[in-house]
Amino acid sequence: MPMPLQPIKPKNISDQVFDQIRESIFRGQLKAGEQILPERELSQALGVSRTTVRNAINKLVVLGLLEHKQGQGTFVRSPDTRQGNPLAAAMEVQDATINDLLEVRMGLECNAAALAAVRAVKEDLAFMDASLEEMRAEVSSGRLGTEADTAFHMALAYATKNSVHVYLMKNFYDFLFVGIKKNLSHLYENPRNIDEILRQHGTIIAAIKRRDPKEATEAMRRHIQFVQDFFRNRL
Amino acid sequence: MPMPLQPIKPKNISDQVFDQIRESIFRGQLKAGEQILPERELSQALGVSRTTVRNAINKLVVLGLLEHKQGQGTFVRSPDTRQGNPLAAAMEVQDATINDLLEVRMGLECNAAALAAVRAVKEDLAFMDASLEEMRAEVSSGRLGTEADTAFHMALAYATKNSVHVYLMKNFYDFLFVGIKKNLSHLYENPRNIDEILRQHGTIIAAIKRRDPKEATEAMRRHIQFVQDFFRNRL
DNA sequence: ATGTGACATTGGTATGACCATTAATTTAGC
DNA sequence: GCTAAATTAATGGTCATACCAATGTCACAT
Repeated sequence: MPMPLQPIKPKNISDQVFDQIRESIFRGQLKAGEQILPERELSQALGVSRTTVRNAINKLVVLGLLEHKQGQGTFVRSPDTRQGNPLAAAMEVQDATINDLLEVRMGLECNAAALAAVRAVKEDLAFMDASLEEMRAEVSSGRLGTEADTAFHMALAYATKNSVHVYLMKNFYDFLFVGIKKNLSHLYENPRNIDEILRQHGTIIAAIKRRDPKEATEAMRRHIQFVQDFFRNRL
Repeated sequence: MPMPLQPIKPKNISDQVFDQIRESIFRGQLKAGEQILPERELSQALGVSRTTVRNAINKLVVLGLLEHKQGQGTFVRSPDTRQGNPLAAAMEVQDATINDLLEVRMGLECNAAALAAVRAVKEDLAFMDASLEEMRAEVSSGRLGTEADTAFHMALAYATKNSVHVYLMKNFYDFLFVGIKKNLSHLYENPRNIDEILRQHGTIIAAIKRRDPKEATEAMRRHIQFVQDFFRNRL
């Protein structure tokens, strides 16, 4: 009789550290340009050797998420200086347009909003609220709110509690958002657009807090539709 | 007079090792599938520490040129497996369930169905019809219809005319049907399930032919819901 | 023949030390 | 006082060694 053996997930320690740091970046806890903890402190804080931490960091450096500066520290690369994402490369070949990306996001994120409305715990909601607040702050201080923007959408992804969805969003983060960024600046040129987007994010969060999947989906649909319309009128 | 100083970039030792190995690969001295020297031997041969060699190798692994296999060695990845599935890699380790996959498909494919209803040309419709017919044939000949099944969903993807969606689905199905084919066989065990699925595929195609995005979406939703319910009742 | 288990090989992790580079701080020189 | 050189502290880069973990091999017992 086949004893129902439990799996155990092996996974390298390095990769676990890798995931954790990457997640901090995606969640916006580590902002672009910011310096991360020194390797020695990180290793102590995580309870692993410096060797392991270095492996994880090196991986992130190769992927273009971090940047090493000997004698200074390790820093989070700002998205616009990122290059050489293997996925992004694959995209170029296929002449993907912004609208293509938005269409896919329409499917992925509307669905995600519904899932989040059912499963989000208060921690997830806190992350979403924080991203919203941060975006307001960034905007009122004159900067663009693109990073807080992505932080919001990533927070939503985590709230789905669906590892496949999170995985997808993590890996497509770069060209789902960054690819848009340069064009996004046009969207942010008009203060009215920013206000509208902030309002839309708020509406989505509200629906999720009310545990209303249908309205959450619809709010997300309107949000993405708004962005789509903007680009459509521009071209 | 500003002497045109020559750069001389001492460069990291790791990077020097990195360059050397990479060059060997490009020159063909290290052929695809071949095993490279063990780290310990390499470090001795190059006169550097194993740490440094590991850094270089890790970089090449991240870039997809090499592949680590603990207990065996490090191997040169063949070019055709190189740009391979970003999804499948980290998926194995993750605790992704079938339901996670289906939830994401719910978002992606319902959306795709709507797009296809608007954009599918008669060629796309022909492909879908063909997959349906092929699946019928396979089933009635006793074999499983998994390949024709994927063919249907991929035909739908192509019909969206969205290169991003196609790219996602390609990788998605690569992974999907490697990992859970055996579970799928349970679904196909019962002839009634097969008939139902054939019927559902037909309904989706019909809605697309009628250029009815709303009904196409709904038909797809019911289809995936059906599969979800099946697995839910099974566990 | 078969399969069980010790063994050798190889990548993964842990320590601890020291080197190299950079920025901040202090000190020497004028 | 001010500038420039020297010192120092912080941080990433490298080294050496030991041991852990996974994998395949092969002799040995059954």
